[in-house]
Formats: sequence, structure tokens, C-alpha cells
Amino acid sequence: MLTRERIVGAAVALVERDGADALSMRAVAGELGVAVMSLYNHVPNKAALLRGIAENTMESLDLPDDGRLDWRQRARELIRAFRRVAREYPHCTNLIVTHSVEVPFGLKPVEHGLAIAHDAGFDGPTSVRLMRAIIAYALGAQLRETDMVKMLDSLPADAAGAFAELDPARFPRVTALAKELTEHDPDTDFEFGLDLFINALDALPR
Amino acid sequence: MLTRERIVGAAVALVERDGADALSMRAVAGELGVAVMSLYNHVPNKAALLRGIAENTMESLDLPDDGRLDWRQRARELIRAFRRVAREYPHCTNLIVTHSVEVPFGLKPVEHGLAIAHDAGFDGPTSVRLMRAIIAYALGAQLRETDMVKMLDSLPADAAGAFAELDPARFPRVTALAKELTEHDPDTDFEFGLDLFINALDALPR
DNA sequence: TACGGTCAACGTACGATGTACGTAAGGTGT
DNA sequence: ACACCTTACGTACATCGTACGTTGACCGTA
Repeated sequence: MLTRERIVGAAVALVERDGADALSMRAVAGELGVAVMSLYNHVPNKAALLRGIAENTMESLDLPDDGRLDWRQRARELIRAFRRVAREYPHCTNLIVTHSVEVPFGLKPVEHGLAIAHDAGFDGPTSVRLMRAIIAYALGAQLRETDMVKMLDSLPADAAGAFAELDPARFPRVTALAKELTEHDPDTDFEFGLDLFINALDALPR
Repeated sequence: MLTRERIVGAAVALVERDGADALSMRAVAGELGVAVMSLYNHVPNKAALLRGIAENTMESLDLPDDGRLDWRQRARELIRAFRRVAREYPHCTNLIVTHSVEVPFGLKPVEHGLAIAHDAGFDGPTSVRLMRAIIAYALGAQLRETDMVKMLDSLPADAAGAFAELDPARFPRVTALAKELTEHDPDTDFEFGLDLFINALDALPR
């Protein structure tokens, strides 16, 4: 029996295995050993399938918000929950982020974020704004990370060497920092920016 | 005479007028009153056309970095330069961001950013990391803004009302902040996050 | 003037994609 | 036994990127 769940599951598996570009109705049908048009009995169109993937991915968010902890720690954990999902379903996450799929995660994370901001002493409008800022950072970090990976893959082998051999008169810092620019530790980078953000919030007047 | 420049120009115009989804080789050819395959005498494939769009868009970045100013102000202006481009070519910018087009902007902005970080007193590795964090924010802010616009368009009319009528027991903050959540002033949001970031940098030990 | 070469533009054609629409087969209630 | 509904299927079409071969205008040389 074909169901929406099986279809979405196959799509998720396919995307994680072969990348987002490999997602086509025909490929999903093939994955299930089924004819293409059979899918349309359960999924109205491809956009709906994308929404299904988004829901399936984002519902693996677990948000164990312990109100007794320090709000900084709670905020960190909330953002890290997103990052964990992105690590578990990297290709699906990218698909969602880049195709700006319709409101993938529900209101629960928003509610949590606003609660944390409230407990930290921020007023309503400020809470909304700082949530937006932190969401922007999390989205961008994910995007930038995959960009970086792709770039480093496309550069031949000795990317640092190529940077280092630029004209030092025009690019003094780039040549000096060639090694750092071509090295990439996603977790460290992410945590660095996250810390920056949390500290900035901490310093904000309320 | 058909040239790469004319083709890219037509593509940019088309994307800004009809959106990124409207970009097809046939549409670009139509825009120029020319047969589809004629484009391939000047552009090897669609990916190259995307790169052309990215270059064309990002070369309108102007970076008047005045080294005598305060580094905070210089950093702000560097980020705002990106945002200006995003405001001038919104659809092209989104196309670039979401399709992670190959290294669209050159090394000049990177060099500027690193120079500013150096003048602010940060060491090399830290400069690289904080540049990455700020790039993540700028990318994500752009992404989130278009998401937000799309979401508000898709929601019927009285989105705030819909939020406000949720179960206040499950979503106390969301219902209380329904108005703020459905209102959107992109510039204010962007500047709020940018300030947050700059202040965080300012507070960072060096 | 005639000719051979170059090159920009074109037309045809193919495979892949999303999906509208009609068909068939098996189960269920009367 | 018969009508009906559900579920899967096959055919068909528009649109996409692009490989490949053809055309026709131009230009230097004989």
C-alpha cells in the first residue's frame, strides 16, 4: 500500500543519498518500485512533496527546554537543536533552506525562543527582533557551510597555495591568511558565531 | 551582434522582472529576439550564465573604505554595501544565494573585511572566523527576509488575527506577540542584528 | 570577379522533467 | 451478480537544457 509517509520517506532517503538535485518524481517512484503517477494519489504535486520532506526533517527537532537553566545556555541549546538536524539531514536541510519551503517548522520553536527571551528580561518587540537575528545567523551559517564545502571541493588541491601566491600588494591579508581561509572546521565556526551572538544579547540593555 | 554582456544583461533584467523561476535559456533568447542556440556561441551553458549574473550583480558592490573612520563604522558600511546590492537586485541576489553560485564576489571584500578586523586589533585566525560569522548573518538575513515576504503573502490577510487566536495555553508568547510577529520592517530588522554583531565584536577580547 | 574560409546565428532533435487525463483491476456493499 | 469506489497504472504533452549539423553573410586573396 502506497502512503504519503512512505513516499516522503523514500524522498528523504533519496535526497540524503544522492543529493537534492536527484529528487524527481520519477526517481521517488523508482525508489518505491512504483509507477510515477501513482504518487499523485497521495501527494498533489512536487511542492507538496517538498513540504513533506521539510516537515519530516524538522519534526526530528527535539527541544528539551529546561526553564531552570541559565537563559544563555537555553538559547544556545535551542539553536544547537537546529544545527543537530542540519547535521543529521544535511541535504534535506539545504533543500529546505534554499527553496524557502513554506513555514517548515511549526510554532513550537518560536514559542520556546520567545519564552527564553522573555525569561532573559527582554520585552516583546525586542524578543521578536532578536529571534529574527539569530534565525538569520543559523540559516546563513548552514548556507555558508555548504558553500564552503563546495568551494573547497572545486578548488584543485592546493587552494591555500593559490591564495598565498596572489599579489601581496593588492591582497596583503588574504595572502597572509591563506591557510586560515582555506581551512574549515564547521563546528568551531558555528560555535564562534553563536557565542558572539549570545554575548551580544547578554550585553543588550533591557 | 550578440555578446556575453548583452546576454547576461537580458538575463538580469528578466530575473528582476519575472523572478528567478522565469530564467530559462529560451526566455533569455526571446528577450533578445534571438534563437535559443545562438546563446551558446557566447555562453557555454546555463551554469555559466548564472555565474555571469552573479558577477554582474556583485560587481556593483562599491566599497569606499575610509581607513580613518572608526572600525565599527567601517565594518557596518562593508556589510551595508552587500545589503545595498541585495536591495537593488533582489531576485538576482536570491538566485545567487540559494543556488550557491561559484564564488561570485572576488577577494576584494574579503581583503577589506580582514583589513578592518586587523585595524580593530584582532589576530589573523580570529579575523577569519568573525568574517565568516558576519557573512553567515548577512546571507541568512537576506534569505530570511524573502522567506518572510513570501510567508506574509501566502497567509490570507489577517495573519496577526490567526496567530492571536491560537490556544494561549500552548502558545502564550506567540499569541501575545501576534502583531509583532506578522509585522516586518526589513531594514530595522537588519540593522538590529548588525548592531548586535558589531557590539559583540567590540566586546571581544583581543 | 570569383572563390575558399571563418564565424555568428539558426533549426532540428533528444532526453529529462512535472503533471493532466483516461483506463484498468481488485475489493466491498447490496 | 452487479454497481461502485479505491488504488495503481500508462499515455501524452509542454517545457527545459543542450548536442549537433546547416546556413548565410562577410572578407582576404587569386
